[in-house]
Amino acid sequence: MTSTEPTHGHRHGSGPGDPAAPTVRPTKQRRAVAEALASFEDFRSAQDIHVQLTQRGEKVGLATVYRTLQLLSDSGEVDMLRNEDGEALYRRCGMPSRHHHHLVCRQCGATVEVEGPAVERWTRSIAAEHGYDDISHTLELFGVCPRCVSSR
Amino acid sequence: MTSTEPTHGHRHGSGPGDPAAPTVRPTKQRRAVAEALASFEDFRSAQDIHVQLTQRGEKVGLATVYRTLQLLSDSGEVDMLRNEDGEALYRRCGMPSRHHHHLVCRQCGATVEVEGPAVERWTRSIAAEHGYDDISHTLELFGVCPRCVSSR
DNA sequence: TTACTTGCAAACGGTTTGCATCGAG
DNA sequence: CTCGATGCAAACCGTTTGCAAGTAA
Repeated sequence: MTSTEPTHGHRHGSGPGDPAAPTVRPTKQRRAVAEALASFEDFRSAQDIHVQLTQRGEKVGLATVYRTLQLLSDSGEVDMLRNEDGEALYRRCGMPSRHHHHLVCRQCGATVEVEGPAVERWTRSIAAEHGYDDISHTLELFGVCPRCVSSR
Repeated sequence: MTSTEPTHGHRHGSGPGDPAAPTVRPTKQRRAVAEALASFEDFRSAQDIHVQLTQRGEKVGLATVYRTLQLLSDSGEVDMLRNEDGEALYRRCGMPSRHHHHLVCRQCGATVEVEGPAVERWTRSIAAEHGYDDISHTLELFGVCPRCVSSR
């Protein structure tokens, strides 16, 4: 799978039964990134998170933030999507084990996780109809949330 | 609209009745880019197109290719989508006037344009349900096309 | 001590821009 | 003649990487 939707990779850091898996160490900076992530309700860029961390007084290198986000994203603990400019945005995942999509506010980023069984079915049938195999898909909704609508 | 789906902008270059619209000139290089685009069946990056142009002996600057693609994309004559790495990919649009999505082969790029009225409806209802306004969405399907499936 | 981690700065790769020159109308 | 278009090189910007120093286990 060439991953074209928010990350739900579901590999785990390292099962004890995993032969050649590097040990993932819970360091101070990884905890810091996770906390910063937890403090946000919406999708943020790696750089945003780095700024947040810096303001809190946590000294974490930007590269480490990138590396950690990648890690969390791969493990399915955070969702990643790309905005229209192609930048990666991250957000703690509300339903890590379930396939889902997002309804994101264009103005403030407020996000709702949504599921659409019908869409998933449609996806599969379209693919089958054209003989395509091994299907994955991107699906994100963008709009203006109630709060932002009322304040304009 | 913050555009989150293949471009269907439908502005026109410049209506004669348009007051402050710059004249869009049909130059040699713009024609060249359009032709290169026409020669492809699938989504290609700006750089790919530039290479193609160069190989054909057309001397067009990379910047011009980018500028032209942006132009064509804005006018709805070409579709643009981003691959998982966030790079922009372009393809001549088969149904410029209709809202649609794509089923793209991960291996060879072969693309089918598809419509999904049900999905569009679902999108709107989900948005309404959560009070979101002014909705747009991204939806692309990726898989392996019949030809590539059989040759592996 | 042995890996894995981090920070920093340099490298990257796609895309955009400033500016002098070119060319379509 | 004018104003948009082009080419080139430099600037941008998000992201990745090499490497020496730091730190869990």
